Amino acid sequence: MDISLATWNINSVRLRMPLIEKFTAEFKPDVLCLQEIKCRNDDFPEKPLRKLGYEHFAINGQAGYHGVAIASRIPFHDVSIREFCGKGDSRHVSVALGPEKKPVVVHNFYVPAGGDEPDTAKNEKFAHKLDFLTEMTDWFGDPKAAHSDRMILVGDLNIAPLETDVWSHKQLLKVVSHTPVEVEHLSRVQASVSWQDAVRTHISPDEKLFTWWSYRARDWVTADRGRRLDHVWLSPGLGDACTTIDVVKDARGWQKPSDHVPILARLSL
DNA sequence: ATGGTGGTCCTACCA
Repeated sequence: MDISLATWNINSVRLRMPLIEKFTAEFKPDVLCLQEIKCRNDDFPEKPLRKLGYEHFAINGQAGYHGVAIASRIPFHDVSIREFCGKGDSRHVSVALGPEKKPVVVHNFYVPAGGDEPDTAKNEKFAHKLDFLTEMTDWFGDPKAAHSDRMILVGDLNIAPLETDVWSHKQLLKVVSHTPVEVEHLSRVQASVSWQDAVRTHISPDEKLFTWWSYRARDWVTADRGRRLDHVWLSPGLGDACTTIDVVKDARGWQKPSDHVPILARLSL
């Protein structure tokens, strides 16, 4: 089974339907994983998505903030939502794709951004971010959770782990998203099931690579002060199933853009 | 240099 899967922090799904139309027309992903949909389940734009061929939905919405969803051309089963840190935030949804006998579980995450100050004593949002990552590590590492050995983890993890994942390693060492303590927490999540970073398998870690550019820059193209906050990871059971990765940088320049761009992964399962 | 912009839903809060 060959499938293509995209992950995109859309920053309000209702406002960005024209962008989703443009992106899906050009890249035709079978599975679309969205973060920051910023709407309730009932307000999710199922109708226009159905017209684009996405007829299967797994939505974990929330009014105003956060919210994740999976829209798919391929039927799925076992929709599951996990709540993290007992906060009632909508930051995870998963589905099982393909044959019931040998499914592939897709986990779609929106990790907390963590506020401005990288100090857990002064900033409870930063503490929440680290706690969230620890809970991810514990959950994926828990044998009782009985996770599949064929899993894809995608989403806005709000951490740029490598030096080449930010425009300036030195200048961002104390900036939330690239601090050593966050990178350490993320690497523990990664180690919990030996997740493989599919994006960096296909695009050399020597190369600067970003998926997010702030709205606050005067000229995002020229300044190019981006960060790689969005990720596609594969569990070892999927081996080298990922055949191509595209980071659609162009999307940052489209009309009324999200501050994140989509990543498209093609997989041979 | 402590702003800068953009989302939700109307007033602050979040990114």
